[in-house]
Amino acid sequence: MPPTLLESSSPVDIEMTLLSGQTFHWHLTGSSGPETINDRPGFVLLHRSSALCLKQVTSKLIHIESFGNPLPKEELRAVTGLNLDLETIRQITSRDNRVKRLIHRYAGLTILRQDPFECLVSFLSSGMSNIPRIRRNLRDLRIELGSPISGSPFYSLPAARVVAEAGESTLRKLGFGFRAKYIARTCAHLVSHGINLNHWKPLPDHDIKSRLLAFPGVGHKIAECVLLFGFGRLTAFPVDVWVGRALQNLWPGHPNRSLERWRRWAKTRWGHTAGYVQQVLFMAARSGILFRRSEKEGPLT
DNA sequence: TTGCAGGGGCATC
DNA sequence: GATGCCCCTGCA
Repeated sequence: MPPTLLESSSPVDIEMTLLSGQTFHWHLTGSSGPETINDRPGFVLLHRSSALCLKQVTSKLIHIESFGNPLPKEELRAVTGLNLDLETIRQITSRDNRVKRLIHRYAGLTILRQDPFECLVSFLSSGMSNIPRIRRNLRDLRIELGSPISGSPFYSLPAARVVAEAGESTLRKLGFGFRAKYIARTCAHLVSHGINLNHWKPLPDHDIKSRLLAFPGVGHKIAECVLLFGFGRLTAFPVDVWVGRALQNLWPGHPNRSLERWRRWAKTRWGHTAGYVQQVLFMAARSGILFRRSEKEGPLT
């Protein structure tokens, strides 16, 4: 498929977005890879049976070369997060004074649209783990059970049936640890019930969420992640320990004591832009800019 | 070697 | 809802 240029209506930052922890299916293109443009590194984003080589040309222009299964332009725009009206989202979220400077700081961040099943498997792998390890686990899973993506050295993620047949022991050998059981059982559940998550797309948020919560290993945090990154519901607001720390830091002394309370509070406060705020808070917390040394590392005794 | 924390889930009350 | 327990790995 010939390379194509995609234009965003507002500035985006592909590198910031890919590294923001919403997807684990990316690779930095090495020295043997495509040339970089404007000294910006190139990235490969894996999506279903496609490998997308992304290069930032200008703040609003992305160069894409696809390998494997060609995607229609509109799907490419969604997968790369270029279809969101970021201008409006930033305008609305900036009305909140406490997050305004963070929205500004991470201008360029967008939300990618992932395949719901791939998203579910990804976040089932993420519990009590870290980004390098999650990426390694998923890469190993693709190589072990997935299919080669033609014209590229990459592999697609295996289908639920393949994962279910391989079973928990295979996933354990691949290093998924205690998450192996959850992934294997959830895939087996999908197969035995003949569930195709893509068919859920027309359903309302709460309906999708309650169905996700029925899967073994899926709690509120993972369900909200899949709603946000797999179904594109910006009403979703996954709260992990980092987002929890960010909220506690921005609203010191607030009576919300559990992550569960913060989640409900945030969904009410930010409504249809909650998911975007969440991603900004996550980045801010991870970067450390919200915390003084003493808060992040404990008292210096 | 041991202890513990790391982007959670689940059962129980 | 809040509290323990469970799962596994990497690292100090």
